[in-house]
Amino acid sequence: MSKLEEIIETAESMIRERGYNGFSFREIADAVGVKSASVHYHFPTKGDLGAVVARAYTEKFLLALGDPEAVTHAPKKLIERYIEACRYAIAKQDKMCLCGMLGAEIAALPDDVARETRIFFEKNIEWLAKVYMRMTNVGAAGAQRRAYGAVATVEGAMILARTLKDPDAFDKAVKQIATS
Amino acid sequence: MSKLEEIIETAESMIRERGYNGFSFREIADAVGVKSASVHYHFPTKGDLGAVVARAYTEKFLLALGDPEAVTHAPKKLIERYIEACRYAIAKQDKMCLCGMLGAEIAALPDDVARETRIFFEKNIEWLAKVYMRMTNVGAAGAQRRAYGAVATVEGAMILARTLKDPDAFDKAVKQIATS
DNA sequence: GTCTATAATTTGATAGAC
DNA sequence: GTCTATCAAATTATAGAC
Repeated sequence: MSKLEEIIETAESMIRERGYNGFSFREIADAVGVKSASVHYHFPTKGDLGAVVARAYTEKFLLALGDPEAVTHAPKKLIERYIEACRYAIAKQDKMCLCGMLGAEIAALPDDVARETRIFFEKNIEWLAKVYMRMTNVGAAGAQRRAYGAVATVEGAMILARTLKDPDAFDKAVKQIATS
Repeated sequence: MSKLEEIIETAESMIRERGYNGFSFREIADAVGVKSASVHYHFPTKGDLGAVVARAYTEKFLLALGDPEAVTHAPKKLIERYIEACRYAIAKQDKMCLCGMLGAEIAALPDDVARETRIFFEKNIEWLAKVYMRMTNVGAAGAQRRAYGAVATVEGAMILARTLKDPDAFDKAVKQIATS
């Protein structure tokens, strides 16, 4: 893996652990085994790094979700897949969703990082709404409300699980969206 | 209002806006009209300030919720009251729940601040579980799951609304817990 | 692409006068 | 209880050598 890739991966990990204002270029550099000036070579400003990390995370996340309208997968299975992606982040990594963390800090972020964070949630809601459209008879507005509810519950459930130091809290919190 | 009270109030506002790592003693001092050394007189360390702010917020929040078992209030009304408290924070103040913000940053917090944050959620869940016990026939475990779900959804809904710059996103996200 | 060196600013925190 | 003055450390960022 190139130093560039290592920097992006390390930055993602640190933001998910302690937030955008909770890491520094020096920490990234130390973890990767370079000097902070080398990190600045790849990313002139902290905002540049944050924006690239957020965009890469969004792409990776959506790719893992797959096509919300794939006829080969039952909608209920897709919702479970969505939840499972976040359960893994909490139970195995004990880390927040990158954009859940950035979303909480949204008012403290450079514009380009905030923009990428917003795109993540827009695409998540779009994906979930398409799935809910296939499994409910509540219409487009109802499917969208469910999508908003699912994203919110999952992000909040991650906060709960980490704060209470209890991965089971995540499962309890998402139980409703998993079974409805 | 005393300078001490102003410091606590300003700190709460700044944490809810930009997070624990998003404010400094100097900013607090400037906003209140004193010097940073005076803030340190009241709160030797940043953690001391954060812990007091979190504890005061929890007390204030629970006081506003009232008795979850008061026979004079229908359980459904109490859930609405819970949601309304957070809707106000988002729609009128455009700020996160203090402990939702701190919960996201939990791994970056001093121990005493993290402890107060945890207590907030424990008490929220306890309050909600008592209310759900009155309105459902799902038993204690079911009521607790609903409590976890409600807290998570509300906190996540605040992140969504701020990130999307759309207060209506909050209402869409909490629709399910408001009507179930 | 990575390094050394450094600038300019901010941060959390303390000492001591009033 | 608030002030001035100050500290040591950390932060984002840049210049220029290799």
